Amino acid sequence: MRQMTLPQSGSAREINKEKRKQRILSHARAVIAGHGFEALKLRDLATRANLTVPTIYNLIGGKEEILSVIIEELVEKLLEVQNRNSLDDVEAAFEQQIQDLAELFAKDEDYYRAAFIAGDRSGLFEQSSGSGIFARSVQLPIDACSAAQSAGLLLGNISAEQLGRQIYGSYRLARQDWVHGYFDLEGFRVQALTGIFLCLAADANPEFHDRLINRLSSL
Amino acid sequence: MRQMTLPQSGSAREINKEKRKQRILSHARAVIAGHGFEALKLRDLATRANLTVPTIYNLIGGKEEILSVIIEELVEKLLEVQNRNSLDDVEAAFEQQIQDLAELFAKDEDYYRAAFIAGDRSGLFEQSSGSGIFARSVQLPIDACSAAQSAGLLLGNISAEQLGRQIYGSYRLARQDWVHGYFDLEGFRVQALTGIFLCLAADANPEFHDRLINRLSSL
DNA sequence: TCAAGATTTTAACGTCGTTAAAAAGTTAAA
DNA sequence: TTTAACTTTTTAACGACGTTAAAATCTTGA
Repeated sequence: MRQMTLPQSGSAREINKEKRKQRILSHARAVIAGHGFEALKLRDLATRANLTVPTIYNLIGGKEEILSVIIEELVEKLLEVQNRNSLDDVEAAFEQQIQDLAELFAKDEDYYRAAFIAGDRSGLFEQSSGSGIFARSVQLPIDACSAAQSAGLLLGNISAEQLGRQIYGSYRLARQDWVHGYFDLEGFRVQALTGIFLCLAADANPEFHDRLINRLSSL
Repeated sequence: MRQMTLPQSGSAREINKEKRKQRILSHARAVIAGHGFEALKLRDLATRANLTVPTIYNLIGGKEEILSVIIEELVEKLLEVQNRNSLDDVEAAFEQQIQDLAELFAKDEDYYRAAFIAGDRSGLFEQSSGSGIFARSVQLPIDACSAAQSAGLLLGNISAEQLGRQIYGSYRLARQDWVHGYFDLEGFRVQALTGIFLCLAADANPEFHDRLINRLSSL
């Protein structure tokens, strides 16, 4: 009996494999971004990436697996932006978070639109999803609202939970409308901030309320 | 040469035709509601409705046409509820509209979920859609906000347009989350009203603001 | 009754995702 | 270098899908 030859992680074979994987995924992202997930045909993909369909199955998998890979990349990048957030300046935190996301999306707009469409399809963002991305994401604005209450910016007549959930909803809606092509990334920014500022204004102290109104009319 | 025999509108043939049409659509609605649009197979549908696939094409059309019919029915019913709205009591108008919609959806929850999914798929609710349903729908809360400004309920520091759009957004998001099964119709009502009351509170006069806060904490 | 028209069905086409199995390529010990 | 074991790619097919031409059947009205 001969020794088993396990694939070396740095071998030329593995590197080439990864290259072809990325070539497949790159084309997949472009097609989904441009024409939707149902426009992604494995035979097309194989042709574009200069290989055959079963090779795609070998390297990545079927349509659902291709989707999974794209989604995983998305979640990774989203969590990275999320964790970058700090509560040093409560007032600016909300705006900064939207700004960060808009900048992230701007890096490769087609890719992110595609990934969100894919994520929606697979139920990634469902509120009871196993990934827990919803729960983790909604907690951010809730915590920020709590901090704003402690800082006296918000009066506390509306619970941080209620306010935070609604703020996260504003972001979700703006994102969805951008993903569906209703407006561009600047529209996303304006729409998300409009919703956030409106929510905050509902329970803001007078001075903060004034600042929010000013920001709102300048959007 | 014989006379052309145009189909009589009240003939037995036409009545039977309509019956089969409805049988097909009924099964289609049930399948889409239960398992999504992509789970709708024409061969299944033909079997369930006791006829063959080309007959479906003859009576209604392909998948896209079946979708169109379901969507048309939806738009019809939505516009009906919308037009029922009056601005007699500005304060109650927002809540009444949500209540009306929730009651409409409750009549046949599966059907309406299915129809909204179908509508989303076909871009019916796109903001630049030819049906103009978006433009017509968003105008309702904008007008209501204008009326509330005239009545002195809203201070006018935020434009009726900005406020109205955001209020419509709250409804859209709540509806979407209900359609996707994140919560039931009561959840839809609570979520939509939360968003609406929060938006209004951002520009409400002190007494109105108090009432809104009370309603919010009771949701 | 019967011809013209309406309707349904038979039977196929092309495309899709997927996969078994053969072919080709790669690796490392002998 | 040769060769056997293993990996990877490709050939070739399967079944399911939406769709449609054309044949078969049914309905209508003179």
